[in-house]
Amino acid sequence: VTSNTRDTRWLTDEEQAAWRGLLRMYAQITTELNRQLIQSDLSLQDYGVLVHLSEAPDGQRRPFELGEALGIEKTRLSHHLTRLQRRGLVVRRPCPTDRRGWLVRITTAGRRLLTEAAPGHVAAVREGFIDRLTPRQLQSILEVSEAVSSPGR
Amino acid sequence: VTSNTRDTRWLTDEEQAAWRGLLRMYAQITTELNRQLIQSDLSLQDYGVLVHLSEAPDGQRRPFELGEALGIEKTRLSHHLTRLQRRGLVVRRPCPTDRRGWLVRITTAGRRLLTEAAPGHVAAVREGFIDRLTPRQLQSILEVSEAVSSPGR
DNA sequence: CAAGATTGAAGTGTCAATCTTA
DNA sequence: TAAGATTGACACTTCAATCTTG
Repeated sequence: VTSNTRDTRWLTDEEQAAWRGLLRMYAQITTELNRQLIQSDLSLQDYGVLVHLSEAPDGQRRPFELGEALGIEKTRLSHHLTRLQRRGLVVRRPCPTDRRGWLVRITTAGRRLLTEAAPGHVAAVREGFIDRLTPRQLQSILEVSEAVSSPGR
Repeated sequence: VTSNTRDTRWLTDEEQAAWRGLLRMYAQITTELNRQLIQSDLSLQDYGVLVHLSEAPDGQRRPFELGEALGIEKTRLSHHLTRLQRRGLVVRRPCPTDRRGWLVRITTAGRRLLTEAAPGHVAAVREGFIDRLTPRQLQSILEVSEAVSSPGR
């Protein structure tokens, strides 16, 4: 289907170290952040959804917009929204301009919970990630994320 | 517990863009890689465990070593090893030098599957990640992962 | 008591199938 | 037909509790 073993361009030591480092870092930091957020009864995914909604006009967005912003797929988001709605943190209503779709809105309770959680979460992101990096490294992360997750996807 | 809203050091636009970019990138690329690997009946986590075992002396490692290398916690790894063992890709045996623990070894079947999957997986990692980055950006990723996931954890 | 590791229950994510409208 | 979105079954992850040895 693709290439066979002989003509595979294997990763160099540097490439391998960077790639494995990324996987390891992500696993560790998300574990930490989830543990911290659970104090506010939120997961990192919950937080992401609520933040994006809270920044939208009227606190509303289409699911597919949310999915693109978060980099997750529609099925996962749909289940997630169902859970958030069951908890009263978001509501769904039919989209007036596209009858295939919906609008998701953050509720007052959702905003309240987000506001309560934000200081602790931001502090944890700073301590575990941001404040460990130089401005140059931060800039690199942004560049990398754009190079990797923007174009043909 | 931590800080209140007033004295929180919120993220700057650059910091926020970098952090959100990382989360989004990770979600997208792992989705892709999992889809590719499933052709070989492996997940990205399966692949990680098998690779680390395959590189170890005698193809063996202690679970806690694996967990540290992958950045995941013992509970998750334990369940994971149980599934891999059920599929015949690894085996567990009591550790002779520490009677609290185990040694996990990759089986012949595990090595065979890994060998089959590797070319396609490496090609996907190249196409989706490595080959989109400059050497300088790769270097930054490694630095960042070390700054974030090494010290006090 | 801490470290290495496992287990079961409950929560979360993925795949395939399905539905409706553009 | 493709796009937006949902659902159910199954697979994976997390938490809390537990067990055994250092």
